[in-house]
Amino acid sequence: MRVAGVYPVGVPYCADRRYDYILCDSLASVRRGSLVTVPFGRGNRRYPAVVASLCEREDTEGLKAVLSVEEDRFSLTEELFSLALFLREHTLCPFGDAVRAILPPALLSGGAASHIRTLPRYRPADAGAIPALLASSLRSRAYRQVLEYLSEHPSLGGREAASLGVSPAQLSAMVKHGWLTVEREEEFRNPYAGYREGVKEAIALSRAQQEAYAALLRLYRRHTASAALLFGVTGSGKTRVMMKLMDEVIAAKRQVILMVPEIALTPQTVGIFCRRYGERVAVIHSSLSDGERFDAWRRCREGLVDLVIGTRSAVFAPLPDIGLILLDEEHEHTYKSDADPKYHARDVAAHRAAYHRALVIFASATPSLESFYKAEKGIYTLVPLRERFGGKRLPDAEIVDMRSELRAGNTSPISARLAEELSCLPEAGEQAILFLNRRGYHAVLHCRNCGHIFECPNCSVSMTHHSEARGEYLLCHTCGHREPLPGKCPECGAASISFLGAGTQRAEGELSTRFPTLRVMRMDADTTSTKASYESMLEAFRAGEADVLLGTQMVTKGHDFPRVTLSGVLLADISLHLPDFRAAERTFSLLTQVIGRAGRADRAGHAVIQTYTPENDIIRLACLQDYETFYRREIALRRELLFPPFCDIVQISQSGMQEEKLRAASRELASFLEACVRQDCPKEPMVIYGPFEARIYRSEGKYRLRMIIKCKLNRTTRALFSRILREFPQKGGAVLSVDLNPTDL
DNA sequence: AGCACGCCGACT
DNA sequence: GTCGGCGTGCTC
Repeated sequence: MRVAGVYPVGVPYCADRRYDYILCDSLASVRRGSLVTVPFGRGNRRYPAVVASLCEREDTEGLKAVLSVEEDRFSLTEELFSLALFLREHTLCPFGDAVRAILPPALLSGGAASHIRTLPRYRPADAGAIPALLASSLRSRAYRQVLEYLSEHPSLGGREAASLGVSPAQLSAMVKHGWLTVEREEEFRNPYAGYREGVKEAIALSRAQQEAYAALLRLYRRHTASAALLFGVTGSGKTRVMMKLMDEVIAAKRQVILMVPEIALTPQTVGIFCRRYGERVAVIHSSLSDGERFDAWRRCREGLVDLVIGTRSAVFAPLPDIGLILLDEEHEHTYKSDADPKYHARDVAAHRAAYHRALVIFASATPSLESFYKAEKGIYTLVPLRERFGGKRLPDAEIVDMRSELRAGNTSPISARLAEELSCLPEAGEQAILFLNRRGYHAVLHCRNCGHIFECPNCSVSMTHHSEARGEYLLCHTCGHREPLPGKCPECGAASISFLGAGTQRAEGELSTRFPTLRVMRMDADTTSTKASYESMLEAFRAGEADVLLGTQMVTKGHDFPRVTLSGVLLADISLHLPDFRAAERTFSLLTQVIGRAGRADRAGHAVIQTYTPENDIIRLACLQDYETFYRREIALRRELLFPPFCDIVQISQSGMQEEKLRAASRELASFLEACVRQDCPKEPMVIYGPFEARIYRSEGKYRLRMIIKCKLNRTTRALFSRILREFPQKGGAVLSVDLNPTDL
């Protein structure tokens, strides 16, 4: 008897192992990676499953049988099968969840056949008979047209018929007459098919760009797995360099994956690539329908695609021979999945590139510390691109001290300096972008007199204000350190402690009262509920329908607005003091981007950065656009306080409806973890914090507690956390989850 | 995750 | 006496 060992899709981690099933002779073409359906569990519910092994066996007592197999063209390739194993190992998810990330959802719901769209195609039943039919006195104009078309073409599709003005009913009538035969052919749904492939213009590079290109091309031509960090300042023309390299790879009949943080933010970029590479582009992102996503996947799998452009899930595109993977804006946190499996596209890209002996390029003006560190160590090849293209100057950035604004009696979020700049915009016919980090309502405490921020003594992370029945206190969300709410500032002694932050709505109100003639457009999560509203707002702003674009992170990304000469940050401190060890890195990158937004065309740009801590180095260095100095300071701090890249961070969180039960379960978890560490890896360096309240302790009626572990992830430590997940009893309504290297704490 | 088995409270 | 609550444990 043939027996298949399979992983069912949809089982929890504790039940995630291979299950053996009998494989009937009628199910012939089964191999490792095949997608099958099996009865599973007491109720024999039908589960999709992936075949992991095949063998011959006599004793099949008690085994159930595989119900059905998908066609081989829908199976996981060898590479994608091993990628699923990699994901399971590195994110501690069930194999089935890894498969869910890799395959399009359509393949796992209801079978491939039910998601394939077909169109009819008509052929003459007897091509030789067409002249005779036409000669006979056919009354219908439609019939004549179809026959005339078919005397010049071998077949007629549904689309062509429609453009001839022939209805499906008329065509089926012709089939009934025995003049035509019909068969159905598969069709690909592609919302990006409308782009016409233009003339491929040669890409002219500046000298600096040419040097970067040559360095990358050398790496590519080695034909070994290699990784490069393309470190290019804002406006240095990274895209042109990448495009020229893509041309090279595609000409060699290999494929390219280009990842961007968010497709909605880059419609122009998508347009540029679709026009350049035409039919052989697939665009993959989360707002595709299941059908469109499935069809993009099939086109990749069938070798009809040279370039995949998309968000993080595009990293799984089933291309046969990848030559190049690009992660644009590699520092962006959207590359880390927030749903299970919590993979990082950066890791998956590196793994796939290694398999294909391809080049992976991480590109950014403000690389993640992890990546720049790897570049420093020589693990990535550093390819700098320091010149702005066309010799454009970076905007001047000016820091405004909001403390002196307060002392001068200005309590509004707009400083006198910024007000002055804003007031001369309209007559010059220029525009401004104002950025305000919406996460400002996080309750960070500061001293309004001297700007002192209350930080944790252990973590150099700002502490968060908590208020509950037992009273008010400050809590560190990284190590759990707790202290009472201060009455006065420990630095200057003033009793002027207050919360930091104001939202976009308040700023909008302020602007319209102070500048009644200024047209302000507010763009944040509340005003851009749909993708269309987002794009139409940007379009309207570009067309000059507003003078000021005020908003959250989304105003800082990507776009070229030729008339924007002023960019402003209303409060740089907010993101700086988020209770997260990456706060400085985020702020630096955010400020750099905002400053880079102004004056990209032929006009000089100007940036105004408002802050309560003007002496802060992060803000100062961002204004100077000096990443490398920022990096050296920050990396020293990380080394000293032991944060990534000098260790890995593991977050174990528990959530549940009943607070007391959850707290009891968390105590049990802590001692279980301790016991496992003693037993399995007593010699691994490891620091365990918590359990303590998560940043959002209570949401949707659920409480959340967590532990943070600093250690080095390797086979041993991953096995430890895998054991915790499998063996810790999840009773009493406490649900456990483990996140390896979370992007925010 | 689903599903069944099992062991205690309010009903005919 | 039994219907049904959801705690516990298994899934080839």
